Parts: sequence; C-alpha cells; structure tokens
Amino acid sequence: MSRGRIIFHVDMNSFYASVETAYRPDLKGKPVAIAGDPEKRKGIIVTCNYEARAKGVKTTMPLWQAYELCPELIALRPNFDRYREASQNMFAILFEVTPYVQPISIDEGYMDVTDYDGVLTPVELAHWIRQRLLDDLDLPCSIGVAPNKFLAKMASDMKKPLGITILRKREIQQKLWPLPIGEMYGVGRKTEEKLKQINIDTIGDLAKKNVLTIKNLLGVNGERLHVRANGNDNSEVDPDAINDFKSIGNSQTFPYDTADSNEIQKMLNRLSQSVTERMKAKQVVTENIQLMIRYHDRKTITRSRHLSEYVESKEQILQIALDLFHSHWNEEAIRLLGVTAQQLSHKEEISKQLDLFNYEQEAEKEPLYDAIEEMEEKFGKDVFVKLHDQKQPAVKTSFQKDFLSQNKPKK
DNA sequence: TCTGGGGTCCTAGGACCC
DNA sequence: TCTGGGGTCCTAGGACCC
Repeated sequence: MSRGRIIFHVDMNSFYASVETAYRPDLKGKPVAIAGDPEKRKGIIVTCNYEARAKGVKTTMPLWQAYELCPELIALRPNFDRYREASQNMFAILFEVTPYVQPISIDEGYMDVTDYDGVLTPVELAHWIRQRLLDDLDLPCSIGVAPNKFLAKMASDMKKPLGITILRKREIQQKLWPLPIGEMYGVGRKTEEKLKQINIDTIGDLAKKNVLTIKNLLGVNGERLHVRANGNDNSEVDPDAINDFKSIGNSQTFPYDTADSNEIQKMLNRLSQSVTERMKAKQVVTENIQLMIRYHDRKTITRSRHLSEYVESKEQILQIALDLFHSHWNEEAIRLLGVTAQQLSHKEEISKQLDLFNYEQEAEKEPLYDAIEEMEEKFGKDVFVKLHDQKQPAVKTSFQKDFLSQNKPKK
C-alpha cells in the first residue's frame, strides 16, 4: 500500500475583483463587481467581492438587477491582461514550493506536496503560501488540504475567504457528507434535479446509495460521482495537463440580434482572425472547424466540418466558417456567433510526421521501377518491351545494375 | 427589459462495414 | 420474401466548470 498523498487546492477568492482592489486600494471595503458593458448586452456580473455578495449580488446576474440589490455597487469593466499577469505571479509563487503544480484555470490550481521536504509541516506550508500571496500580491486565497484532488477541491470551498481547511479521509462522514448534493463538484443543476428525484439530497446520501442505481441514472459520470462521494479520487496532479488543450474558439454576442449579412460577415471575419492569432501563438494547426449560431430565442446549433488537410490561415478558416454558415443558417435573427478550431496538432509534430511519411513513400518505391522509368525516358517507351521480347536477360541485368547503383534506396 | 465567453467530457444516433 | 448483431467513426447536443 502506497503512502497517502498530500494535495493542496489553491483557490483565489473573487479573483478579478481582488486584482482590481489590489490595483486600487481605495476600493477596499466597498462593494465591487466586474461586469461587461450593459450597452453591448454584456452587462452581467462576472465576479464580485464579498461586500457585494453580502448584498445578494451574484455571478451571471444582470447588472441592472445587481444595482437594485446594491445601489452603491462599483462596477468595473474587466481587464484581462491585468488578471493574466496576476495569475502568472500567483503560480510563480506556487512553483517556488514544488514543480507539481497543475493550473486548472486563471485563478485556481492543485499542488502535490507529498514530497515537499522543507522545514514546514503541510499545514504550516499552506499558511505560508496564503501569506505570501497576500504579502506579495495583495491577493486572498483559500486552500484545501486533503489526500486527493476531489477532497482538496471540496475543502477549499468550505471556508472562504482566506480559509485553510484540512479534510482527512476519516473526516468525510462528518465534514463532507452533510453537504447538499448540489454543492458537490461535478453536480450541476440537471444532475441535482435527477438525484433529488431518487431522494438523494446530500453527498452522504449519494455515497451510501447502490452504485448501480446511480450508474443507471447518470452513466459513467454517476459512477465517478459515487466514488468521489466516498472520498476516493486517484487522479494525479499533472503539471503538463495545461499544455494538451483540445480546441481554440472565440464567440461573441451581437449588440443587437441581427440578420444583416454584412454584419454577420464582419463578425465571422473577426472571430476567424482571433482564432488564427491564438493558433499561431500556440504553434498549432487544425483539422476541424466548428461554427456556432445562437438565435434570438437562444436556441443554439453547432455545425462542424472535418478537413482533408491541416489548416492555419485566416482565409481558410473564414471560408469554412462562411460555408458552414450559408448551408445551415435558417435566416432568423442571430444573437451570437462562434468559431472554434478543433482537432489541433502542434506544427512541429506535423512536420515530423510529414517527413516520416515522405520517407516511407520513398522507401516504398521499387528501385527497379525507377530505373525502368528512367530508361524509358532516355531510350523511348519501347525499350523495356524490346528487352523483354528479345529475352536478353544479360543486357537487362546490366542495365538494371547500372541504374540500381545510381538509384540506391535511401535507407 | 435576464442570462458572457472560455473550455472539457460524455452520449445518442446515423452511416458504414463485416 | 426480409433483414441479425457487433463494431467504428463522425456529428450534434448537452452537462458541467470557471
């Protein structure tokens, strides 16, 4: 039996809002929200600090509704460059402790500190990390400490902001099982509804239920949820996971629903452009383009095309997006368009594969066949027939030998 | 005068083959 | 006359997360 692991889940508290108040300390103590531009129909709350939450403001709430609950709310437009920079600084601190850091999103990540051999105990280490993030970056976080990723994730959620929560395997009955099922990571609205219908209201109810019942209801995901509810999760902290991304997409909501082909064309052009730029930055090419159309009534369709070659230019991607659009648009007004590149490959690996492919093609060629072709070019189409008809193997063989010596296979 | 934008993973159904 | 069953690949949609 292997030694138990020690996993941290580091979760920044209301990250965007915290970055803004770190940047503008005069906002501290006031209700702050990050929200899009209401003029452009993007006026929803992306994040808000705890002062705003105390007034009932929540993520994805329309801004006007947030103002009703909290008239003194300070709403700021997002500044993603600023958040990305803060994120890099934050992960740099985590990587000081161990290379076993797995970033999950801009503001959270797992750490495997099992092999950390410094002077601090794991709990002291968690406190040290929290203090470093606060001292160096002025950013608050919560940390869950547990024997696996799932429990660490659930633990970091238990005390916010600035909480450090230890969740041992033997404590799950007391600390994890009483939680409502909807609070379990991996259980969203739909799954919550389904589980409640069979009288599963808490994580403990799920843990104790027969696994086959759950699997029947939810498929493989149900099985996984059941395992986790019992406190088990073997998945590893994988620092490289962030590098094997599967798709790059951009989507945007129109300021107003539109069926204007000029506006649609401009939007698809813009989306193709930004997808191309991001692909270029990551040095990848694509074999599959997906178009997303969300109509005025929020009904959304996706249509994709698998390509017979690797594609990387904006012109190609735009052309495919336009094709897909024209063959599937029902002419109703559109709310949002999206373009996504799927089935990505690193350019470097493609050229390696191509080299190998060419090499194999070369190797497959019969030297004799090449030689005959060359003979025919030099002496006319009938040279081979003549040789063959005249049954002069000696001559033929000498020709072959000559040409063979000049056309050695590459291998 | 509601509901953004970035993703991942899973599933159902059809096409096709044997 | 009528039509099994397994397997794979592809596409579209949905659930979930931050």
